[in-house]
Amino acid sequence: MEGICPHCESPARGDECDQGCNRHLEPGEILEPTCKICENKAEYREQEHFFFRLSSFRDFLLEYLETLEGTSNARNYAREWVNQELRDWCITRNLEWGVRFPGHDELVVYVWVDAPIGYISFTEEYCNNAGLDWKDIWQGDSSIIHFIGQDIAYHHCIFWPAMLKGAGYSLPKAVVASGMVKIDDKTFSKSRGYVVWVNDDYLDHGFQPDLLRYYLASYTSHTKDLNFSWKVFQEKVNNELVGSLGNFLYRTLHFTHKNFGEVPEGAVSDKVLDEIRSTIQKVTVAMEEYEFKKAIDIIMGLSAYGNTYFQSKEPWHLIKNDRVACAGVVKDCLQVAKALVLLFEPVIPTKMNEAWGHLGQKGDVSQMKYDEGLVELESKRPLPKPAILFTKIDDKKIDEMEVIMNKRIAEAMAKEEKSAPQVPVIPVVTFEEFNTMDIRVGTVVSAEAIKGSDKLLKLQIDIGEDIPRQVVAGIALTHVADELVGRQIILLANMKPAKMFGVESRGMILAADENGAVLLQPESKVENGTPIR
RNA sequence: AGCGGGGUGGGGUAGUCAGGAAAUCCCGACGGGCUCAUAACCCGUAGAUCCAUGGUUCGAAUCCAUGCCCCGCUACCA
Repeated sequence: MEGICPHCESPARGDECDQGCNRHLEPGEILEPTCKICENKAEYREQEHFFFRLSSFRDFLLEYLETLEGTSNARNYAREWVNQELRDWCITRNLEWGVRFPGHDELVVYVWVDAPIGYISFTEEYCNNAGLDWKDIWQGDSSIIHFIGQDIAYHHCIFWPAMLKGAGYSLPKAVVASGMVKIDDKTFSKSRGYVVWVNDDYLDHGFQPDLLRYYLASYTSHTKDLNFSWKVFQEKVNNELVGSLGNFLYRTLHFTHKNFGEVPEGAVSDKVLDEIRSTIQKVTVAMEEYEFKKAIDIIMGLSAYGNTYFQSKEPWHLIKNDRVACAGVVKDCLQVAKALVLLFEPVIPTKMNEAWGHLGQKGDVSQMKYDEGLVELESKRPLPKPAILFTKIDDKKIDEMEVIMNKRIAEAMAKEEKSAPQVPVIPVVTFEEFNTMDIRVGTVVSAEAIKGSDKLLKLQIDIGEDIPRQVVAGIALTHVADELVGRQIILLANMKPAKMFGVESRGMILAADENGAVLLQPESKVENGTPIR
């Protein structure tokens, strides 16, 4: 639907004045609404709909939001919504597709009614397979935590808790709302090609899932936008996962396997255990605050600690003349490695499960608690030959991925141009840009036809300079040379000089272009050279 | 326009709620070291008007006010 903005009279569409004042328009506010497709006028029709009595949940919501955990952006936003006005919520739509509204085949349920109920459905599905009871989660004492984009905060902080409350279900404990995902700093958009498909663009190209998990979890705090670019992806993987974490795990395990073949004897030093303990504490706090980026930074700090420890203790020297001291260093490093594997398991589970095996450990890491990182590795436990966990992504691979993306963007652009109505886009100019044009009033001193040309006249124009300007103008079809002499005109004086029919022209006369030229002139006579603004 | 979130070295990013000496970390640049490890790792150097202006304070990236810019939402797009 298109129409006119009631605030600034610019063309507006739908519910937003997108070309003018940018204001949001309520239904009915837009003037002269017409259908964009058939161009008929929009009209009001009467229909039966169903509403959820949201207004009666006001007190409940205000109280509930005070206790809701998660990010403050979601909570603050929802609180203001409820504070301002809580209207009853229309929960039916006249659409072909959707979940039919009971007893009314012509209506479907609004998607934000049935979509979150899907959370319950898939919990039930999961529980059925896992031998659990979904009611323990949705009707019992549980911790329900929603991870959402900030664009749907009000659905999850207002509508959904009200529905659950009304139905007597358990309420979400926390809502963690993150910024938007961007691709190459552009708004994520399937139609514009700014999209990375997990199957087609990632898994099918041989990228391992843990790498993307790491990128998403470690990029930034929840409240900021998360940008994805292949270049940054490569940098993060190569520097952080390969260079720091992977390298520490591998150099430690490889060195141990080569020189000892098993977990060496001796106790882990207190200093190292303290470092691990303090890391676990800090990570636990960060995780409880849902601050994944912070948690990962702390874990990576332990990895850096491990690398520095290995470097400064120089076990490759010790092995030659002090095997016992070397064993101590190795044991310390192995313990750090164990802690790293446990701490990183939630973020990069596949790789950490592999590493768990490299440490000679049995069982499922995901079932272990963080504190297992303080349990010293059992001496004499044989260690298998370790394998490299993460490999570098080379430039060529990244170039390939960028080509794929750029191609998709170009195709989307071409498609857009084809389908979009051909409205010429007139760029906006700044005052400074306008000021670059030297437009002045001048008087025609002389005018004559140019030999061999039907359209051109050669004019001499006085714009207050010592010598009149020579200008060639394409106005011969509408103007007789002699009648122009003495008339005032408007001249763009700093037009780039050009030659037409061998005659130099140093300016352009301004005219309205209506089936020929209609010359502009001042309202009243002014001095030659007067600038136009 | 209203409401919410954000603006920190060349790029990215932490710190802001609970003000405190020289502002974190990663990349990039420069110099050095090491050789167990995937040209990796370690040490060091340079680089920041912490969006702007004003205020509070012994002290402000941090608190307050105003302004500018970016993002999200505004109940019938999901």
